[in-house]
Amino acid sequence: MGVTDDDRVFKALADPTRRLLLDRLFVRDGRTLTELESELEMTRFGVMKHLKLLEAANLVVTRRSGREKLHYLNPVPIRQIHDRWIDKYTEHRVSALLDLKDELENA
Amino acid sequence: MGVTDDDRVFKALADPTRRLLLDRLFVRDGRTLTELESELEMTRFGVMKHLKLLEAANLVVTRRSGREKLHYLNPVPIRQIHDRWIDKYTEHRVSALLDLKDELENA
DNA sequence: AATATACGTGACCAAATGGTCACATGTCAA
DNA sequence: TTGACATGTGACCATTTGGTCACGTATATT
Repeated sequence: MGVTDDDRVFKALADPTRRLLLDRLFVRDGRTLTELESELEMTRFGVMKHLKLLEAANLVVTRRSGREKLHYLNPVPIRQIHDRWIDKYTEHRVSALLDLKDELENA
Repeated sequence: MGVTDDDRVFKALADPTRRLLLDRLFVRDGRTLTELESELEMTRFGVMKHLKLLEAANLVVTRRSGREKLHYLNPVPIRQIHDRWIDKYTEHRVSALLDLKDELENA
Protein backbone atom coordinates (compact mmCIF):
# COMPACT_ATOMS: atom_id res chain seq x y z
CA MET A 1 0.00 0.00 0.00
CA GLY A 2 0.99 3.60 -0.55
CA VAL A 3 2.85 5.51 2.09
CA THR A 4 0.90 8.51 3.35
CA ASP A 5 2.29 11.98 4.03
CA ASP A 6 1.77 11.78 7.76
CA ASP A 7 3.42 8.37 7.82
CA ARG A 8 6.57 9.90 6.35
CA VAL A 9 6.49 12.69 8.95
CA PHE A 10 6.10 10.44 11.99
CA LYS A 11 8.60 7.89 10.75
CA ALA A 12 11.07 10.70 10.14
CA LEU A 13 10.62 11.96 13.69
CA ALA A 14 11.04 8.49 15.18
CA ASP A 15 14.84 8.54 15.06
CA PRO A 16 16.98 10.42 17.61
CA THR A 17 19.60 11.43 15.06
CA ARG A 18 16.97 13.02 12.85
CA ARG A 19 15.48 14.87 15.82
CA LEU A 20 18.97 16.12 16.66
CA LEU A 21 19.32 17.39 13.10
CA LEU A 22 16.06 19.30 13.48
CA ASP A 23 17.35 20.70 16.78
CA ARG A 24 20.49 21.94 15.05
CA LEU A 25 18.46 23.52 12.26
CA PHE A 26 16.11 25.08 14.81
CA VAL A 27 19.05 26.96 16.30
CA ARG A 28 20.28 28.05 12.87
CA ASP A 29 19.29 26.68 9.50
CA GLY A 30 20.70 27.05 6.01
CA ARG A 31 23.39 24.49 6.80
CA THR A 32 25.11 22.07 4.43
CA LEU A 33 25.36 18.32 4.78
CA THR A 34 29.08 18.60 5.49
CA GLU A 35 28.55 21.08 8.28
CA LEU A 36 25.85 18.96 9.92
CA GLU A 37 27.95 15.83 9.53
CA SER A 38 30.86 17.42 11.40
CA GLU A 39 28.71 17.67 14.54
CA LEU A 40 27.56 14.06 14.53
CA GLU A 41 29.31 10.80 15.36
CA MET A 42 28.39 9.15 12.12
CA THR A 43 29.65 8.89 8.57
CA ARG A 44 28.46 11.30 5.90
CA PHE A 45 26.32 8.55 4.39
CA GLY A 46 24.30 8.06 7.51
CA VAL A 47 23.62 11.77 7.88
CA MET A 48 22.70 12.00 4.20
CA LYS A 49 20.14 9.22 4.53
CA HIS A 50 18.60 10.96 7.53
CA LEU A 51 18.40 14.32 5.75
CA LYS A 52 16.82 12.63 2.76
CA LEU A 53 14.03 11.22 4.94
CA LEU A 54 13.50 14.59 6.65
CA GLU A 55 13.23 16.23 3.25
CA ALA A 56 10.82 13.58 1.94
CA ALA A 57 8.67 14.26 5.00
CA ASN A 58 8.79 17.99 4.24
CA LEU A 59 10.21 18.66 7.70
CA VAL A 60 13.28 20.06 5.97
CA VAL A 61 13.32 22.01 2.72
CA THR A 62 16.46 22.58 0.67
CA ARG A 63 17.98 25.03 -1.77
CA ARG A 64 20.97 24.37 -3.97
CA SER A 65 23.80 26.82 -4.21
CA GLY A 66 26.57 25.65 -6.51
CA ARG A 67 27.89 22.37 -5.21
CA GLU A 68 26.31 22.94 -1.81
CA LYS A 69 22.83 22.02 -0.64
CA LEU A 70 21.39 24.21 2.10
CA HIS A 71 18.90 22.77 4.62
CA TYR A 72 16.05 24.67 6.28
CA LEU A 73 13.59 23.63 8.98
CA ASN A 74 9.90 23.63 7.98
CA PRO A 75 7.55 23.96 10.98
CA VAL A 76 4.30 23.26 9.13
CA PRO A 77 4.15 19.45 9.61
CA ILE A 78 4.90 19.90 13.32
CA ARG A 79 1.98 22.25 13.76
CA GLN A 80 -0.26 19.79 11.92
CA ILE A 81 0.64 17.07 14.42
CA HIS A 82 -0.39 19.43 17.19
CA ASP A 83 -3.72 20.28 15.56
CA ARG A 84 -4.54 16.61 15.01
CA TRP A 85 -4.91 15.79 18.70
CA ILE A 86 -5.28 19.14 20.46
CA ASP A 87 -8.37 21.22 19.91
CA LYS A 88 -8.54 24.96 20.61
CA TYR A 89 -10.02 24.50 24.06
CA THR A 90 -7.51 21.90 25.16
CA GLU A 91 -4.64 23.89 23.67
CA HIS A 92 -5.36 26.75 26.02
CA ARG A 93 -5.39 24.53 29.10
CA VAL A 94 -2.32 22.50 28.16
CA SER A 95 -0.13 25.40 27.11
CA ALA A 96 -1.00 27.26 30.32
CA LEU A 97 -0.04 24.16 32.29
CA LEU A 98 3.29 23.81 30.52
CA ASP A 99 4.06 27.50 30.89
CA LEU A 100 3.51 27.15 34.62
CA LYS A 101 5.72 24.07 34.76
CA ASP A 102 8.43 26.00 32.93
CA GLU A 103 8.11 28.93 35.35
CA LEU A 104 8.49 26.67 38.36
CA GLU A 105 11.51 24.85 36.98
CA ASN A 106 13.36 28.09 36.23
CA ALA A 107 12.57 29.73 39.56
CA MET B 1 21.81 2.64 26.71
CA GLY B 2 18.85 4.25 28.40
CA VAL B 3 15.73 5.08 26.46
CA THR B 4 14.69 8.69 26.86
CA ASP B 5 11.15 9.96 27.42
CA ASP B 6 10.96 11.73 24.10
CA ASP B 7 12.28 8.63 22.37
CA ARG B 8 9.33 6.67 23.71
CA VAL B 9 6.91 9.35 22.54
CA PHE B 10 8.21 9.59 18.99
CA LYS B 11 8.58 5.84 18.60
CA ALA B 12 5.02 5.43 19.82
CA LEU B 13 3.76 7.91 17.24
CA ALA B 14 5.66 6.24 14.42
CA ASP B 15 3.11 3.49 13.87
CA PRO B 16 -0.15 4.08 11.94
CA THR B 17 -2.17 1.73 14.15
CA ARG B 18 -1.13 3.63 17.26
CA ARG B 19 -2.01 6.95 15.63
CA LEU B 20 -5.39 5.51 14.75
CA LEU B 21 -5.88 4.54 18.40
CA LEU B 22 -5.11 8.12 19.42
CA ASP B 23 -7.59 9.34 16.80
CA ARG B 24 -10.29 7.10 18.28
CA LEU B 25 -9.53 8.31 21.79
CA PHE B 26 -9.52 11.92 20.58
CA VAL B 27 -13.12 11.48 19.44
CA ARG B 28 -14.09 9.84 22.71
CA ASP B 29 -11.85 8.41 25.39
CA GLY B 30 -12.40 6.20 28.39
CA ARG B 31 -12.54 3.14 26.16
CA THR B 32 -11.51 -0.41 27.01
CA LEU B 33 -9.06 -2.60 25.12
CA THR B 34 -11.89 -4.81 23.94
CA GLU B 35 -13.83 -1.89 22.52
CA LEU B 36 -10.80 -0.52 20.70
CA GLU B 37 -9.90 -3.96 19.40
CA SER B 38 -13.35 -4.38 17.84
CA GLU B 39 -12.68 -1.44 15.51
CA LEU B 40 -9.32 -2.68 14.26
CA GLU B 41 -8.34 -5.48 11.89
CA MET B 42 -5.94 -7.08 14.31
CA THR B 43 -5.94 -9.52 17.16
CA ARG B 44 -6.37 -8.37 20.74
CA PHE B 45 -2.68 -9.03 21.38
CA GLY B 46 -1.54 -6.62 18.71
CA VAL B 47 -3.80 -3.85 20.02
CA MET B 48 -2.66 -4.54 23.58
CA LYS B 49 0.99 -4.17 22.61
CA HIS B 50 0.24 -0.87 20.92
CA LEU B 51 -1.69 0.48 23.90
CA LYS B 52 1.14 -0.57 26.17
CA LEU B 53 3.61 1.49 24.15
CA LEU B 54 1.26 4.49 24.09
CA GLU B 55 0.91 4.25 27.86
CA ALA B 56 4.68 3.92 28.38
CA ALA B 57 5.05 7.10 26.32
CA ASN B 58 2.45 8.83 28.48
CA LEU B 59 0.37 9.59 25.41
CA VAL B 60 -2.37 7.49 26.95
CA VAL B 61 -3.21 7.28 30.64
CA THR B 62 -5.35 4.53 32.15
CA ARG B 63 -7.68 3.88 35.02
CA ARG B 64 -8.79 0.49 36.22
CA SER B 65 -12.44 -0.23 36.91
CA GLY B 66 -13.03 -3.81 38.01
CA ARG B 67 -11.79 -6.11 35.29
CA GLU B 68 -11.79 -3.29 32.75
CA LYS B 69 -9.00 -0.85 31.95
CA LEU B 70 -10.10 2.51 30.63
CA HIS B 71 -7.87 4.48 28.24
CA TYR B 72 -7.61 8.27 28.04
CA LEU B 73 -5.72 10.53 25.65
CA ASN B 74 -3.06 12.75 27.23
CA PRO B 75 -2.27 15.83 25.11
CA VAL B 76 0.77 17.01 27.07
CA PRO B 77 3.51 15.17 25.15
CA ILE B 78 1.99 16.36 21.87
CA ARG B 79 2.20 19.96 22.98
CA GLN B 80 5.81 19.41 24.02
CA ILE B 81 6.69 18.23 20.52
CA HIS B 82 5.18 21.43 19.19
CA ASP B 83 7.11 23.64 21.60
CA ARG B 84 10.40 21.93 20.77
CA TRP B 85 10.55 23.23 17.20
CA ILE B 86 8.07 26.11 17.05
CA ASP B 87 8.75 29.29 18.99
CA LYS B 88 6.05 31.81 19.90
CA TYR B 89 6.73 34.01 16.89
CA THR B 90 6.72 31.18 14.38
CA GLU B 91 3.64 29.65 16.00
CA HIS B 92 1.65 32.76 15.17
CA ARG B 93 2.67 32.77 11.52
CA VAL B 94 2.24 29.04 10.99
CA SER B 95 -1.12 28.70 12.69
CA ALA B 96 -2.45 31.69 10.74
CA LEU B 97 -1.24 30.04 7.54
CA LEU B 98 -2.90 26.74 8.37
CA ASP B 99 -6.14 28.45 9.40
CA LEU B 100 -6.22 30.17 6.02
CA LYS B 101 -5.54 26.90 4.24
CA ASP B 102 -8.42 25.34 6.14
CA GLU B 103 -10.74 28.22 5.23
CA LEU B 104 -9.92 27.91 1.55
CA GLU B 105 -10.44 24.16 1.46
CA ASN B 106 -13.86 24.40 3.12
CA ALA B 107 -15.13 27.26 0.95
C1' DA C 1 -18.89 -23.51 42.19
C1' DA C 2 -18.77 -23.22 37.40
C1' DT C 3 -18.54 -20.48 33.23
C1' DA C 4 -17.74 -16.51 30.66
C1' DT C 5 -15.40 -12.17 30.29
C1' DA C 6 -11.42 -8.83 30.25
C1' DC C 7 -6.73 -8.25 30.57
C1' DG C 8 -1.68 -9.92 30.69
C1' DT C 9 3.12 -12.38 29.41
C1' DG C 10 6.81 -14.54 26.82
C1' DA C 11 8.29 -16.79 22.77
C1' DC C 12 8.48 -16.64 18.09
C1' DC C 13 9.11 -14.98 13.11
C1' DA C 14 8.73 -11.95 8.93
C1' DA C 15 9.55 -7.29 7.66
C1' DA C 16 11.39 -2.71 8.25
C1' DT C 17 15.17 0.26 9.83
C1' DG C 18 19.91 2.36 10.79
C1' DG C 19 24.40 2.48 9.50
C1' DT C 20 28.58 1.59 6.51
C1' DC C 21 31.17 1.12 2.28
C1' DA C 22 32.62 0.98 -2.76
C1' DC C 23 31.80 3.68 -6.31
C1' DA C 24 30.07 7.77 -8.99
C1' DT C 25 28.71 12.65 -10.56
C1' DG C 26 28.89 17.54 -10.46
C1' DT C 27 31.37 22.02 -9.06
C1' DC C 28 35.04 25.08 -7.72
C1' DA C 29 40.02 26.73 -7.66
C1' DA C 30 44.87 26.94 -9.12
C1' DT D 1 43.04 20.54 -16.81
C1' DT D 2 44.10 18.62 -12.85
C1' DG D 3 42.88 17.92 -8.22
C1' DA D 4 40.12 18.81 -4.28
C1' DC D 5 35.54 19.34 -2.50
C1' DA D 6 30.41 18.50 -1.88
C1' DT D 7 26.81 15.59 -2.78
C1' DG D 8 24.62 11.14 -4.53
C1' DT D 9 23.46 5.75 -5.30
C1' DG D 10 22.98 0.82 -4.51
C1' DA D 11 24.30 -3.14 -2.08
C1' DC D 12 24.92 -5.13 2.18
C1' DC D 13 24.10 -6.59 7.16
C1' DA D 14 22.93 -6.31 12.24
C1' DT D 15 19.19 -4.80 15.00
C1' DT D 16 14.56 -3.39 15.92
C1' DT D 17 9.75 -3.66 15.23
C1' DG D 18 4.84 -5.43 14.27
C1' DG D 19 1.94 -9.08 14.75
C1' DT D 20 0.31 -13.76 16.28
C1' DC D 21 -0.21 -17.57 19.38
C1' DA D 22 -0.12 -20.74 23.57
C1' DC D 23 -0.86 -20.10 28.03
C1' DG D 24 -2.11 -17.63 32.42
C1' DT D 25 -4.54 -14.45 36.01
C1' DA D 26 -8.26 -11.67 37.83
C1' DT D 27 -13.09 -10.19 37.93
C1' DA D 28 -17.89 -10.67 37.01
C1' DT D 29 -22.32 -13.54 36.39
C1' DT D 30 -25.60 -17.31 37.11
